[in-house]
Amino acid sequence: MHSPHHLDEMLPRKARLHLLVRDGPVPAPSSARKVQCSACHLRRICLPAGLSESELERVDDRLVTSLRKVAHGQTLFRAGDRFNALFQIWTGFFKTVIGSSQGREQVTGFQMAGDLMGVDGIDMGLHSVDAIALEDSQVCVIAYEDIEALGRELPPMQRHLHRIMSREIVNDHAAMLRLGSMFAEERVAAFLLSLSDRLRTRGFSPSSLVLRMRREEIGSYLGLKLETVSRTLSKFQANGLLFVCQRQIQITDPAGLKHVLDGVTA
Amino acid sequence: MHSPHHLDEMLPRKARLHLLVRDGPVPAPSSARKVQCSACHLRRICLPAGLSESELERVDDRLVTSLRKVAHGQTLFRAGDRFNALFQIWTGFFKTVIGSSQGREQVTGFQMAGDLMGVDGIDMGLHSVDAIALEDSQVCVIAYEDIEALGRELPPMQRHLHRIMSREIVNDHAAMLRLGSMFAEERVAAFLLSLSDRLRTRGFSPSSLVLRMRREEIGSYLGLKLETVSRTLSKFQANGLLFVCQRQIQITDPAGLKHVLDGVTA
DNA sequence: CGCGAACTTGAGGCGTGTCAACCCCTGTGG
DNA sequence: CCACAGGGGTTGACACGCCTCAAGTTCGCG
Repeated sequence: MHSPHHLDEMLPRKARLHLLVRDGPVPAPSSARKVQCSACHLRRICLPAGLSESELERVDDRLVTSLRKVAHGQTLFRAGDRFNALFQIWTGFFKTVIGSSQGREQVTGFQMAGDLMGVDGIDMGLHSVDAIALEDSQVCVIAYEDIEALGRELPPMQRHLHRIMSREIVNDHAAMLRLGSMFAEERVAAFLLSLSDRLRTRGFSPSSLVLRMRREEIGSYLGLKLETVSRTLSKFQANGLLFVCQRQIQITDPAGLKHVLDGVTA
Repeated sequence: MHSPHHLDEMLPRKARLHLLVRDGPVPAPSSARKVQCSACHLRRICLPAGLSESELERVDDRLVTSLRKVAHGQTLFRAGDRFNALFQIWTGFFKTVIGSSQGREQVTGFQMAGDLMGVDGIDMGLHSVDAIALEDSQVCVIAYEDIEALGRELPPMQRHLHRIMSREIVNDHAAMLRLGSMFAEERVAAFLLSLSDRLRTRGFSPSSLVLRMRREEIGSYLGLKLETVSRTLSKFQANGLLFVCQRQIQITDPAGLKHVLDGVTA
């Protein structure tokens, strides 16, 4: 039924921990005391295209004031915390969670390098979700006032922030479609394809994914129980769509995964 | 079990069609050829607080270029349409729908007077949802370039737009919590309370609501089938929480409705 | 080496979907 | 003025997808 090629790639696991590590040397913003967005490997994601030299200088001067490390399992901010800065992920991986006070939890999203976190706090001046690091991470701290001011001075920056927030809204609508109108298999397929897409955008392999989150967190995000997520992944493997080895997933038949979604997307 | 007071208010139905109509005369922006945001009854919702006289003039001069009527059942824009303007509802009621191409539909939100629509299109330059009028409506058309320019000139306007988009993100997260972590009764209760809240914010009665959407549309928004929505409303009525009369709902026990949510919210 | 967390897999139960009948209200045309 | 058609809503019986509960496995870590 399924073709076992690439199966060798799945073992041994420890040897593949570097799968998602960048392949070139990384300019270290912390080394120079002042953060240099213009030299950052993520500038194509974090900054709008087509900024002039002088504009880039202004960004370097005023945008990122500091770098903050967040250890695996620690929170960057909690629901209810006072809002005054946005956070752009430099390295690492986060989840955002709502309603964690005591009852049920709902994961509202997973964020990776280049993603912006914290815009949920702009409206009320208070954060509305917990942001929790799923691995040791580093984030660029951007004072909200600074990005406001920069947006007024540089129209491309203004447009860029609008686009980021717009994209988050569109993503949330896609999440609502998953949660409201799809079967378990469709939700998991959509989740994997979305993750694969985001990895490709960042220059990583779209077929080799290392999940940074547990089954329970995937389930919360998709409105399923962890057992259902596990069963669904097993079924996909049985159908030859992918190989599962703990948190590493090798997509062998992306077209087949998309086919699971037929009838929903269009 | 339930107390039948206010039952008389439910009949006859035709006599109550004016329930949600404003109680004062409405300044008509279309009468003066130029739209006057500064005189609009919705200015406390559409505009940031604390604008000076001269700033208000600038808003009047440059923000709203035209008014557009959308008949009941017609679309304001469709997914895939080119984006170039935002729409602020002046009168009426809309739903936004994703994935309507042919398969399943997911309602992503309901919008009423004062709500801004169309920000989903900023990112890709294309709208990602259909916006459909649930009753005869009128919307203020705001060219995106104009609101960008105004944001650069007037920091409160810039902040205002950011807050609106942030609020939409927070709302979407609440929707994800409903869809991913709640039982049918909890979803319906949360929906009614949210609607009640938005009506109060606009100065309407929070206990007398006239639903502008069908059961099927409520169900889509909540990830339920119309029969489940209907059954749940009937059960709430049997439990004395509210009275249902077609699309009119009288909330008689808001605390009881909130109690349905206990264990989820906190 | 042994413990615990994360994951997998199976069996059975429950909440919601499915299907269908019926009612109400509205609009239309004879 | 009434007959009729059609859309929206309600309610019931049954089916099914996912949840619940539980046992067993693998992996990581002290």
